[in-house]
Amino acid sequence: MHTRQIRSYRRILRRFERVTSSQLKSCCSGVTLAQCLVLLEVDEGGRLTMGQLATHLRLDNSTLSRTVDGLVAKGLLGRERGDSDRRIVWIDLTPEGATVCRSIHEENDAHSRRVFDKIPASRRDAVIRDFEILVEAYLDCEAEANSETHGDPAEGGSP
Amino acid sequence: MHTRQIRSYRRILRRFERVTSSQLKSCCSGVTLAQCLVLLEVDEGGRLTMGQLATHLRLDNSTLSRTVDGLVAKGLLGRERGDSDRRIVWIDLTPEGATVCRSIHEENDAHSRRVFDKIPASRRDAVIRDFEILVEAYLDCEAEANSETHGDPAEGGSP
DNA sequence: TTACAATTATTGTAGACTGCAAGCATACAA
DNA sequence: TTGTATGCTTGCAGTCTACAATAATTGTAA
Repeated sequence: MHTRQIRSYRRILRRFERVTSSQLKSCCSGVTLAQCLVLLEVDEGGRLTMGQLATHLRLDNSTLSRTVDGLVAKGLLGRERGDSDRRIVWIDLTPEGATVCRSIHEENDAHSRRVFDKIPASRRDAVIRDFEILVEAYLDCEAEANSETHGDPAEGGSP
Repeated sequence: MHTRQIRSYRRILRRFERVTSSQLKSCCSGVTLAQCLVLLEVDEGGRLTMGQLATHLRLDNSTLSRTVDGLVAKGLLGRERGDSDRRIVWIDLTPEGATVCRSIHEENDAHSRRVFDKIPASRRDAVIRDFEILVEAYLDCEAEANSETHGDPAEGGSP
């Protein structure tokens, strides 16, 4: 691949990061962006341990612990000590948390919809598919790097 | 567009943000990420005023001012008071700054190259092209929103 | 069973990044 | 000349982050 093409891609990437981060921050239904991402992850993954959640979000356990503090204080997440293994803490959405999640989804769906309105209908599927290919490539690349460094099985296994 | 498709896109987007931010932070040649982005913007845009730079990077003037402080302290950027208008401050790369930029580009080019190695050669052009279409859609969308709010001419004009 | 190591999560600490509001110097207009 | 607008910097406060140290629990081996 030509360096010129790589550079062009990276320039586009920087613009993308800027524009999407502006957007994300404005669609969080009253919680902060970090909190919003935690909520969505729990919404997507269901009941999770702190460790799993931290792995998914690529956050240090300590960072996540404090973010979860905030969400528990707001009544949006529940913390529950593990039953068989009492070191573990299970996290799940409260009904209020689920409501906030719905609202976050609505805001962001609406915004993304407006974005895709700017793309000719005939190309939308391809744009999404190619975007997914790009993300998978990043993940493949990273998995490879990890396995070279320390024969790593990626996810932390069952709790 | 179906909500299911929008949701799927947004899920991919969240993964993308996580994986690219991990990567970006690790390829900054000894400066912080925020500093790195300022350097690259100056490298791309040439001699710029603080205001222009802040607009390009979507940062508050005060935030940028402090980030530039750090880069000037490291000898990577030069600050120069405007000649005709002494309120203005021009920013440009020092030779050391240019060297650091080259190094940042090398690190990131190499990483992006490894990513695209994971994509079949025949699809790479399409992936980049569709990614650009997506970014343009975000920018169009935002320009429209701005013009509705306050008949805005986008960029701050010539200094 | 007890002593020691590993795992899971939380707290202490410190630094980076951010924006709003206030301030300062300069330019422009009446 | 006086008042207003502009461009940038400083004061401040809040968020996000990770590393190191700690606490509680579990598993392991003597």
